[in-house]
Amino acid sequence: MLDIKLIREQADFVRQRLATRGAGDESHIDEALRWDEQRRKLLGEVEELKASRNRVSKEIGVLMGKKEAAAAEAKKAETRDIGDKIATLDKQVAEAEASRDQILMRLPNLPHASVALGKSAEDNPVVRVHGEKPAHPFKPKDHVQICHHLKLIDFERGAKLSGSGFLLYTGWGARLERALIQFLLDLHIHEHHYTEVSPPYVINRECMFGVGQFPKFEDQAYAVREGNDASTLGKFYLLPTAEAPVANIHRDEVLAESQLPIRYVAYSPCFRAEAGAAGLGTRGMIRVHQFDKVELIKVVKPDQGYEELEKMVANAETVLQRLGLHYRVIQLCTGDMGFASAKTYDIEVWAPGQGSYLEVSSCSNCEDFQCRRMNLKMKTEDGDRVMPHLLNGSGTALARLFVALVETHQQADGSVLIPEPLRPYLRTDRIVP
RNA sequence: GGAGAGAUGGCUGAGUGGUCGAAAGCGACGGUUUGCUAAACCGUUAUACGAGUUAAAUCGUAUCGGGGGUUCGAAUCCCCCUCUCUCCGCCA
Repeated sequence: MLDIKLIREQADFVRQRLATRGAGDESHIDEALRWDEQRRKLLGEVEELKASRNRVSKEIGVLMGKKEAAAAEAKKAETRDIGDKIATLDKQVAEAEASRDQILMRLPNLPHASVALGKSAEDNPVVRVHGEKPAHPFKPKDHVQICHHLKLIDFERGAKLSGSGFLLYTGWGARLERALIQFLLDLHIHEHHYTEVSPPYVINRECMFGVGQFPKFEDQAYAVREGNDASTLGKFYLLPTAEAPVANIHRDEVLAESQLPIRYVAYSPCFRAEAGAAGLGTRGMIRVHQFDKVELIKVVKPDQGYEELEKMVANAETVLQRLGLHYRVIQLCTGDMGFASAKTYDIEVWAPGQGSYLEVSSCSNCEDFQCRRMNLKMKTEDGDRVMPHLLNGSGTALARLFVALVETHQQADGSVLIPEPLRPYLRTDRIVP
């Protein structure tokens, strides 16, 4: 959520920054300001009334103490109808505030000044490229073929157990997935100094609001119901990313400056309804309803947000480097960034069988946008309360990493060579039919 | 699922209708004392919103788990919800 004070004081600046996203959000600023002004006007009125009521009530208390009942009754009559006026105004204040906040909740974050201007993914600048596309001395198969051949994933039975877009990992496939999770966690824990957390996978609405998933993207979530109790629908959701619970760990808290930076790493499956993407449009495991991910979250002092973002991207890149994969880092332009983000880097790994790059990580600094939504603050050494920066990044998503891995390291004989760092976890250097 | 207990400031804990935003203790911070440390003593010690100011000061309102109600007035009375704890049942 944007700071209403910033909007009040620098409306033009906010409008201009929002406009760079190209979604027309800046058009809602005036309405938000109108409700805000309305709220403050009514608030002034009602507070004045409350002050007078408090004054008289105190006088009544004094009179009662002096046993002057008649005088007290007279005072009571005097204030009796103030209560009704207060109730009416209170309601109007609440309505104005709700109207204002409803708009604010749907406004995306302001892009950071360093973000490239652009309309769509085509305008995203490539920041750097690591390695080169592997030159297979044969026509590389795509991961669906490889998975069939090596019996890594049973797509048909996965769909039978759940539905289209759900996977059944089998044999070496299941083991490879688990090995990757373990490898990623160990890397970030031991080499990058993140603290591991394992969050609930069923989370409440507040988490979804806090990170900005709700109210705008409510249709993308899997809602959970308790048994047959329809009234529980809307309380709990399957997490779309571990960012939702983990970023909310310190919701409604005031952190001491000395506690920062906080770095969390969490493995979790991620559930995405992908409503509107009928049939998901993609073959295999590139776009699915459930996938595994290792997520990185940081809470840092505001002046360290961008420095920490660069480090986070580097942490995610290390994953791909260790696994011997070719990738590129792109920066999302203003028109392509996510709702809560002020600056985002995507990491795209090369998948030879697809002949394209796949997004396996998205690292963002959301600045104080989410902190304001979830009321997360920090107390500086001087005793001031300020909003920290909240960062999230994939470190990395698993399904697509799996794709890139088997497609990159496939051999002419149909086997898949396992990169060195994974071998201890997998207890083999090669997956053969 | 059944029965019961509880939720007050950074912490412990008093407060059952009226100067209570809230005693006391602890902690923290500032000061006095001291060669230093400790102790002792004095003082300060919540947040949000709004008004105000260049910035402060200052003023107002709200906040005692959350929401609603009764009342001139609610931490205190009533209702609903959430969470925590104890016991029983069930269960990975």
